[in-house]
Amino acid sequence: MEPRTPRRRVSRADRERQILDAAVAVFGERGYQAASMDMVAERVGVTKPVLYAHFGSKDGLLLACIARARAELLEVTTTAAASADGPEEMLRRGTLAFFAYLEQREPAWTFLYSESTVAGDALEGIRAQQTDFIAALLAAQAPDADPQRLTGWAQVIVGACERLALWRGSARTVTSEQATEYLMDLVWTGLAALGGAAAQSSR
Amino acid sequence: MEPRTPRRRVSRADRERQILDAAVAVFGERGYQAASMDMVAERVGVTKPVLYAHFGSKDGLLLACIARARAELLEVTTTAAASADGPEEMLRRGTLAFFAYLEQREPAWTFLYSESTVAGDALEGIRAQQTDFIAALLAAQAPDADPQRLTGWAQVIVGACERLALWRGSARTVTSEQATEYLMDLVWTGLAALGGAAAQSSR
DNA sequence: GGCGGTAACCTACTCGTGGTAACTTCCGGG
DNA sequence: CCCGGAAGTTACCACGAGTAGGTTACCGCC
Repeated sequence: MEPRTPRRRVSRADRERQILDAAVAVFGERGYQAASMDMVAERVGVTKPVLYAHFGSKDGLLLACIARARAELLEVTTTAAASADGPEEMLRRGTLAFFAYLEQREPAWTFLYSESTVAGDALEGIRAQQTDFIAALLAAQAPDADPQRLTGWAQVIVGACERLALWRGSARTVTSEQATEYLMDLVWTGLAALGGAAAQSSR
Repeated sequence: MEPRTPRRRVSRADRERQILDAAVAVFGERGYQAASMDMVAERVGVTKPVLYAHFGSKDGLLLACIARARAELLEVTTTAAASADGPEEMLRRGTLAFFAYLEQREPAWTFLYSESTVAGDALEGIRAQQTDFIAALLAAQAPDADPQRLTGWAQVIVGACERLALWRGSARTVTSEQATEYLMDLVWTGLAALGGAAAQSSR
């Protein structure tokens, strides 16, 4: 009768690493919702209760994945920023490190930010609507910028608005007017400087 | 024997409105995941299969909710923008209308952007980490800005980065360097103009 | 080398929830 | 008056999260 693999046992720390790696892979491929605990277990070569012994719940497993990523991200960005000496260069290098990190971890971490749920897809539609609208506005402001740059700027604005709206939800002392002001501070001041005095037009 | 309510029947269009309203309320209170179809059905005063007859699936129901909101949002922002005559004022009024709309629809729509899943909470932790870091950088750039404004600017940058990263995931022709550049175009140029020549310091 | 004891592991379940099949009842038009 | 069909319901299935309790490999100790 089948000399079936004699069920190797593994130390706790090693198993946790294995499970985390498998979870990141499975969640990245199928999305958190669509992924089942059995899929993760199978990839590790173990059964479901083992996962629960280590992480308590499906949510706990996701949380552990995120915690690990969060530590990596902090490490990467602070290191990059520390290599510069002025605030501008620190912001630039930190930002670049952020993009590079996400790119390297592709596609495992995309699902985190894109929330691969149904709502995610639909939200992208709303964002596209806003981005198109704003890109058209910007074209009026800086007519000779290339289209990709225009779209990039529009992405900046849409992302900023979303984040400001969410922030306003928790920090209740911020008014709509103030949020708008903060956005305009950075964005429009920057555009006016870049686009030249053409801004003052509108006859 | 109980003269139980004689089961009023309702036209298709009316029911759809009722269901959509109930769904928005329930999803807003409990979050999409935690909400069950039976909860929505009960709030309408109907049973589950009715929901399926109208919207096909739980996802379909959520999609319909979002579609309605999307239309409202487009209406509100374009109307606001149309009342201005220059691009700057259009951007300002459109943004303001966006914030005001979300505020008015509170708290029903917060769950959409905050994605009230487990990942949502954990992501907020990462964002807080980034926001603190960036706010500290900005303090060096503009030492005499008030703290709330500083935080607001940091929110703008974090939101912009997130969106740019996601955009890069779909538009594969955008490099990390370009994304960083687009962000710096708007943000740092704006900061330099606002903060005065203090930017050029660094000993 | 043998022998507990503990911790890793598995089998076999429960329960809640998305989704569906098939029957019942109300209502408007001929 | 009555009949066709749309609106609703009850009663079910499938599947995945989570768990109770038995089983087995490894480690230390004699």
